[in-house]
Amino acid sequence: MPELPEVETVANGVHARIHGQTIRSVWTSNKPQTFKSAPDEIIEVLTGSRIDRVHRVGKTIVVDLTRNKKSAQFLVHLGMTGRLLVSTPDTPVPAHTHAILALGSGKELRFVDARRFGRLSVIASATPEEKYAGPGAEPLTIGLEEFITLFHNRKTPIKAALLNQSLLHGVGNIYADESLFHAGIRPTRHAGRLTRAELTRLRAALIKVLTEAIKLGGSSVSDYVDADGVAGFFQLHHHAYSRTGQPCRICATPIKRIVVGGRSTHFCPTCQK
DNA sequence: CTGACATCCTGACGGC
DNA sequence: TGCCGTCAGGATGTCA
Repeated sequence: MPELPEVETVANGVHARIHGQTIRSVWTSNKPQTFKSAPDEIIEVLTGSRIDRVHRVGKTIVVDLTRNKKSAQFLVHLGMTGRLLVSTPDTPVPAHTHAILALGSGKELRFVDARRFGRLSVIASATPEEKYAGPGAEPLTIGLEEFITLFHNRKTPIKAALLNQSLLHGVGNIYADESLFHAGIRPTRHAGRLTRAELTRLRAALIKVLTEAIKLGGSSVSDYVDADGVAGFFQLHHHAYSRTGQPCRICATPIKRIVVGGRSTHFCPTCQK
């Protein structure tokens, strides 16, 4: 399941392969829920545009475009199972392909998404004010004071607050569990009751975990792969996520699984207070 | 406004 | 072997 490190890995990989190219033509599937903008508008905005840069904002892949000398953006959210692949036209089109962009180089950019939680949209006129900024703050660059303020007076469990994209965007279930483990904080603690020292540890742990995961190409849980279809390796470094019943890597206490905010949540009952 | 919870969707997996 | 039920989860919508 793609979160910030996986989305960043995909965006960087796709950027390296297709930036500078022009989109010759676009095909879309007939599954309406995949398209947050109307398919006709997506086709209109993309066709003939030049791809300047592919990057990440939160969990969204942002493709910066130049169209008739004006800026536009193509937004790709991978959901759970979405993939953005650079392929040659003779590569068989996988099942559940929802968009194909034919590029000037002869290659294709394909969006494939079995479970259809992913979303595609465009910003037709991306003036500096209208450029996609995401719903929340960037976990990798947020300052300590702003981070602490985010959780002030929140009654929700800290795990649920970390998953709330309008506070911090980019953190999902894996990195919420991992950062809480490294900060030694129970996922069920009320966000607003965490001490300044705990929030300081949490921010540091979050940045450390995300940075390390980006270095290793993300976590391959379920079926995540990068732009080349290659898996990441960070799952080998997980301390809590998906380790139910296995011994804590620090104290050997079995990792416990509970449900918080409707999401499976993993923690060490000894290390996390 | 805030928080809790159901919903979407399909593939993987376990049990019988 | 094969069928069926259950589970996973990000964002969104609904409801209290």
